Amino acid sequence: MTERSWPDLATLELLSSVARTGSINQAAELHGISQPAASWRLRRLEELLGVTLLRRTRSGAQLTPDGSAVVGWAERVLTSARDLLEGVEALTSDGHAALRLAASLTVAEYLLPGWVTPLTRQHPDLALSLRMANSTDVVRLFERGEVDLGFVEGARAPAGMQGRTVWLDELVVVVAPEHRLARRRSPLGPAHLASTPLVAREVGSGTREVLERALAQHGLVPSVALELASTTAIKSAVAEGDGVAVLSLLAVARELADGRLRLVPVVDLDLSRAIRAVWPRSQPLNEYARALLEGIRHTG
Amino acid sequence: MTERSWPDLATLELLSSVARTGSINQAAELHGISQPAASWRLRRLEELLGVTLLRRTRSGAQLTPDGSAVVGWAERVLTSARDLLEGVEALTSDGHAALRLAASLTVAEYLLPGWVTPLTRQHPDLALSLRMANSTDVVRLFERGEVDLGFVEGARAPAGMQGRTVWLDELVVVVAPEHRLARRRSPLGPAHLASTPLVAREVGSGTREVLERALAQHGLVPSVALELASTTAIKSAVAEGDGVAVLSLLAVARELADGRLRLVPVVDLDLSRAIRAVWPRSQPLNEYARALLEGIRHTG
DNA sequence: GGTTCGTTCTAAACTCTCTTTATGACCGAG
DNA sequence: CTCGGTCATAAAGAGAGTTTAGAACGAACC
Repeated sequence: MTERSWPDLATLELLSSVARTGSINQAAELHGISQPAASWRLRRLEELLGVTLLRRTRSGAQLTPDGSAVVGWAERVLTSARDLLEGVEALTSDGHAALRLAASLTVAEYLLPGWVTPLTRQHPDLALSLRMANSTDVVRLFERGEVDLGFVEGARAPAGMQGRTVWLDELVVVVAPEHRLARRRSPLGPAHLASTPLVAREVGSGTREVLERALAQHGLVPSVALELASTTAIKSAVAEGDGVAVLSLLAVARELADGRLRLVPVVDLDLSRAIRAVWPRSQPLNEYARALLEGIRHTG
Repeated sequence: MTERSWPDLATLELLSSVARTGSINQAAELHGISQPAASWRLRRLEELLGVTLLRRTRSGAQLTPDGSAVVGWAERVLTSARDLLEGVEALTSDGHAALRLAASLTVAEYLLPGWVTPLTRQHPDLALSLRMANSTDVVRLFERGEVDLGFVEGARAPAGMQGRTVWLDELVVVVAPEHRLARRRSPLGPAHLASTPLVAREVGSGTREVLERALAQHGLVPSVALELASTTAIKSAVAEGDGVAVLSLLAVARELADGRLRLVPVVDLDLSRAIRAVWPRSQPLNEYARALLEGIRHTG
């Protein structure tokens, strides 16, 4: 179905070499192929992308503006491809140690890095594989035995799985520094928050759900002025203008630290949600999954 | 020189499809190739990686544990490859708008995302390309005209370039919550900090340099107990044990927010360094680079 | 229990991508 | 001017990757 034709990783690496050496010839030599072959591949790549990448002169080849942009992207592709090979390497080395994780986007982005680094320091040869997946996807991955340990947000563990709460994600109210609420001294009550027009994620998203549930306990519903699709979109919208948002503390920690956003204190409202590690009831955790959980317990 | 042979992106995508559909046959159909072709490609991939990816039965194909790990990595590769194609797409669409940035690792990781999102919201079709590079690399990239705007840490702009300070990165002293310094009430003085054994980056790194210069103003030198190669290594070392580290506030904002690290106040010491946007004196900034700078000024 | 559908593998023929080898043309430095 | 460097072109060849065709096996269903 996907009718795209992918560029060739070897050619991307070749292009990167041309950028470094300034010569198709030398780049070809680096890769152990003949100069015409290199030239031909680069031309094919240009054809595929529909962009002129190189300005070929009689004294070398230089990147066009478009070309240097492509090199920037290409290097990222190569980096992740190297990660793949490196991971497989770890997989095939005697220990055969692998830990396959699945986590929601926010967990993967904000929490998992901190949990995982200690583990990789203890086991440098451990092959860590992470897949982004929402709660329902995680269940399916477990059914197929494709994952060792998963992380989901939500009230309780999915059916057939056991879990352990590893984190309490706290939602906070944030505004731009210029916003009038930023100067407010006394904390916001539930009624006041409910009457404030918010910038929020769509209905069905995790954070939106927590907010609605918390307000519902006081018989209130949030008033949403603007719905955006991603957390970063909300953050930049609020930072620019005069909006008010309710977001995970983790997602805005950096912005709070550097002053792009201000925190507005709230009282009498439980804006927290559990983040739990889950695994199938039927099979025990492997050594590394246990170690990871132990590490999280320690820090949390 | 690099004697590696890269996996084929189409095959990686095929593998991902097999994981989803549970059938080589269906995956082949999705990609518009015959079943034997798909089977052959997957076998080649297994051969290349030296890993058995699939358990083939008469009623479908399932990932092996190794296979699912590989799928996790493969999906990342495909994502970055899609970013490349998407970027080129934006490049070739009529506007031809591109902005090529180069930044140091820390700027790229901690600051740039926040600066860039407003810009991409204003110009959704802008092709943004980012290359990681240290200060000297940035100069070389400019010489070759491969970059529109760069970001470097350091006292002053490199020769031949003009720059503008866009950020003051502040270094802070952090410890684990259990550390005795975490309970300390009164702020630390320069002499006390200099006599405290630190976990630090190697000599020559940006943060180390700032620390040494700040202490030197008081005729002091830091005492380093342990040198580590990366900021994340330092963070996890300090979070686990009883070390003391001096790190960028941005790098530890998340850990401070979630309580894995505690901040130790310091007085009488200038632990800040400038981060500046730089561009060649010879050529003017393009429209988007100007817009980006303007946006930074606004928030900063 | 057989029949049918779906799955896989194997084998042989073929296509065509990509490579090398062998050129030629051009530029700049010594 | 010549030498060493660059790139492009052309022709021929290798081999990767494809398709078509056929066979074997398992599961589900009547």
